[in-house]
Amino acid sequence: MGTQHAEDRTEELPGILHLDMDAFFASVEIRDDPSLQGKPVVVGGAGARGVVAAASYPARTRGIRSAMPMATARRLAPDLIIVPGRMDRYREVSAQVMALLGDVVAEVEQISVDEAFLDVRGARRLFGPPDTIAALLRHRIRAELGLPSSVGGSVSRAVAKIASAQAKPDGMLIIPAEDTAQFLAPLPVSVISGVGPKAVAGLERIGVRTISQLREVPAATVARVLGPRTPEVLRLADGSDRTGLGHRTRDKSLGTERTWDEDLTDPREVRRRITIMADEVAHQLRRSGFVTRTVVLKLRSPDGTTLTRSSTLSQPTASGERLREHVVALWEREQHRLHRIRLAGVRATQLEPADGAPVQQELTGRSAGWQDLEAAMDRARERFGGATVSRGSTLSSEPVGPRQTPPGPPPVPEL
DNA sequence: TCTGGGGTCCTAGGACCC
DNA sequence: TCTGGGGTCCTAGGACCC
Repeated sequence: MGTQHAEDRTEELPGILHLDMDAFFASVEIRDDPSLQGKPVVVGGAGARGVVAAASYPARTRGIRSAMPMATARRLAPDLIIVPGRMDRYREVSAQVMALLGDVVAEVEQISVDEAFLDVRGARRLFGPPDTIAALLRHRIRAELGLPSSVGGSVSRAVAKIASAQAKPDGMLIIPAEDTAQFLAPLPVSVISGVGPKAVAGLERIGVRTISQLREVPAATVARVLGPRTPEVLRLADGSDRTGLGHRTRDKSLGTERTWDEDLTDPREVRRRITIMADEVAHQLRRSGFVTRTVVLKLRSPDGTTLTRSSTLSQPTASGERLREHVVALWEREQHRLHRIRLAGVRATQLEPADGAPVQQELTGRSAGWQDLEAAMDRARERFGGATVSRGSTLSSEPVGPRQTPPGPPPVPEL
């Protein structure tokens, strides 16, 4: 039947697209300040321990890459323009990009702030074949948002992602089903998402550098390096992968961390900083409508040794006071292990929607006090920005403890 | 001037329950 | 007195992604 054959061909359309914004953070800064156009611009931390978060293409031609230490980038380009990141701004523009994609294609899966997968197989009658749709999306993003993007297309999401990387900058590359294996053959295994530095080194040890070489090695040998991911990676390598869009899972954790130009050596100062971070995380929780069950403290010493300690609460919470108590307790338990702190972080995991969570008794007894205080802090933060508001005790470098707890029952009864 | 900050997922051991 | 296996939760660490 003719119809049947047409449908078979439709299924082999390279209709999984991966759209990736080019040098996203840097491109947004350049669009917002056209005087930066054509210059080596990076977004990232300017401090001694800063790294590059995004590099404009003029910066890239000088050898500058993301994740590179800023000191190295400066050496490569003495005229480098360093712009501090504005995550709120990027999230705002990201939402505009995703809204535009959703306007054209029903099936969109956002996977990070600057990229998304699209399944355009069902949009053929309306908009034409995948390459036409890819061109339309890129054109609209350029015309309406003033930003460059690249698109890869394939019968599989993994290959589409590889294709978009090959298409950069400001290009597109659609791989027909029958060309997939040939397209992948010469590429280094590092193009595969999930194959990072450790896996690359392990594969090198068994004589594998390219995807075609990966195909020649017995699966059992590959498995000794890649473990349980092996079947998935081998399907990708031989071009037989057909994985399409996944479903968007809800947020699982949220947190903040900071590296200081100079190590912290005073335990009271560390305590003060993690107290501030606990409040920031609590604010993020409240703003995004989550409560947390487990709070994680992360500490890194100058030699890179990283330690994480977690504490699970008896009740989910979005209270800075709760988070702070747990995080400070973890710090006091572990502080003897680390005498110099390069990085500290606070993360909330095991998130639950605030509505569905068991309700904490908030308006009785002493707990009403900090609830009111934190609500007021939230309002002030919304008005004046995050940096201006913090607890009184966090503003000085005086020790915060012991906490001013009146005699009698504990501040918040555990229910 | 050598390495950030936001995350996800996986593994593995021990506790605990049935 | 000796004994198992499965399931789940908690904790810690690590690889990886953008």
